Amino acid sequence: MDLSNNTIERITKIYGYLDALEERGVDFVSSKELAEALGTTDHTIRKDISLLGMTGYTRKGYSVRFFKKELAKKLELNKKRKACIIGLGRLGTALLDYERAKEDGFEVVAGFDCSINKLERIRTHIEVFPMSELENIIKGRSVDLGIITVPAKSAQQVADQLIEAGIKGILNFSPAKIVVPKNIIYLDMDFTNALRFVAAKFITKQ
Amino acid sequence: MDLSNNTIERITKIYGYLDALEERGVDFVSSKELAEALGTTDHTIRKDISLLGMTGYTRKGYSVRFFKKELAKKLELNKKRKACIIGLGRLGTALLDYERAKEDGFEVVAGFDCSINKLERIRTHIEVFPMSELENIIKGRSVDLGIITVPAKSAQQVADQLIEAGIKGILNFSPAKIVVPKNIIYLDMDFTNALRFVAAKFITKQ
DNA sequence: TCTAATGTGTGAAATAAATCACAGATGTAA
DNA sequence: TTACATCTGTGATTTATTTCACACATTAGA
Ligand SMILES: NC(=O)c1ccc[n+]([C@@H]2O[C@H](COP(=O)([O-])OP(=O)(O)OC[C@H]3O[C@@H](n4cnc5c(N)ncnc54)[C@H](O)[C@@H]3O)[C@@H](O)[C@H]2O)c1
Ligand SMILES: NC(=O)c1ccc[n+]([C@@H]2O[C@H](COP(=O)([O-])OP(=O)(O)OC[C@H]3O[C@@H](n4cnc5c(N)ncnc54)[C@H](O)[C@@H]3O)[C@@H](O)[C@H]2O)c1
Repeated sequence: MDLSNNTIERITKIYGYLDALEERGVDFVSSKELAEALGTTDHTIRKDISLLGMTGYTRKGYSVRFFKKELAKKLELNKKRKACIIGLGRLGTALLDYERAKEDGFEVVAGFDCSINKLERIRTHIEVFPMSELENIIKGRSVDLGIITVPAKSAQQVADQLIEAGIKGILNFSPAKIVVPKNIIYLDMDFTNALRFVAAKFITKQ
Repeated sequence: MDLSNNTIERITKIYGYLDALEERGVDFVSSKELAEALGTTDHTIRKDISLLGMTGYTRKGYSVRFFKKELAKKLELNKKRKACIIGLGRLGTALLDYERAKEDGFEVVAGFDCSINKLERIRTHIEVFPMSELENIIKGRSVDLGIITVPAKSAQQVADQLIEAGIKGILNFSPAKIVVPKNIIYLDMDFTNALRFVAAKFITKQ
């Protein structure tokens, strides 16, 4: 498959929406409704779905149950990959205990911090380790994803350690701009950049 | 100005990178270095900058100090707009105390929660209020941005309340897909969607 | 004061993405 | 059972974005 990032992003959002619909007991959904929920057009949605090789029912739309199951299979969301979190401060610990993540393709299996003090005081049901264990744990437990929640000045260093340990993907919550090799999947979750983005939108839109 | 979302996003990232460079005492930066930091090409960077009507110096690149100042002026990052946070759970309280946000166009001036119990126990230097005060505060203090950190099932309702109160932009951290009028600036910060996105990337890339 | 090296600036070309348009298909209501 | 309304599926078209290519500085070094 070679889908554009935009398509992948919309598809994963559709999955989330289907999830909510299923919970509400809805059977069918139209491209128009999906489009409205995602803030795009029905054409785009149908095109995306068509690109995935999936089909709906004329005059009814898409079967929520079937569509969701099919998507989960295609995106391999059932296959629980493993994730770890580095930096157990305010943000890191919030993410550590965020149960919801389990339903979306990854399970957090370990936390790391450089401060032994922090490690001792932390209360969580997920195992936490000092940084010296990083490589052991990642290699030993086949951890695929590293979630970085350390201060900006340590972010690149932590990323390098993760890559060295054989990580395949990185989610970076720090405001630092991290450089990674092209074969590493990288996603910038920078909150401060989101604020600037909104600020810029304010002046271009209004 | 009518810049594409992609351009705006890159520009705001460039701003963040310039910030880091300034701190390190770097004077000039080339489009190539910026491109590497953002994971794009130097052509794209130069085009973006050219679109903004800004120029660099031949064979030297762009003056970090000047470029950053100019960008801040163009994006009005100096003009501190006001933001509020709705839902003071784990995530909400972490964001409430996140000082860094002040440097990026918004200042958090209020927190809201429906649980009086939570409001009483919370320890923060930012004022917190019950939901009944939402409209008063937003209107009275000219709050522009609402940051939603309530559970998914309440997210749409909170968004509606914010819009009713006259908010201009919304940042939604819940996994719910929220529908807002087109004149509201809306950004989806859904962490679970990011996980699914990465999961999808794993199978398309590897 | 040359010369080579390096990095910008920007129309033009190429590529990618979104939108359109309309032919099916099928449920619904009379 | 007929006519109509509605929603999908997808080539074709349009629009947007990225990439290219190269002229044009300017600096550094010989
Ligand atoms: N707090 C927020 O609301 C918020 C929001 C968005 C982004 N962020 C960003 O997320 C990151 C963490 O924020 P926070 O508020 O949780 O910070 P924090 O200071 O509370 O936590 C940082 C943690 O990282 C650990 N750490 C520091 N250097 C390390 C290293 N080299 N290796 C391993 N662990 C290390 C520290 O011991 C600490 O526990 C920061 O980059 C911040 O900018 C925070
Ligand atoms: N915890 C995380 O790491 C994390 C990460 C990403 C996203 N999220 C999402 O962010 C949101 C908050 O997560 P959390 O872990 O902080 O949850 P939480 O349960 O700790 O906090 C939710 C808060 O919202 C308040 N609330 C509920 N309904 C409300 C309403 N109608 N009006 C005002 N306040 C209301 C509750 O009193 C509570 O204080 C959720 O949607 C969650 O899915 C959480």
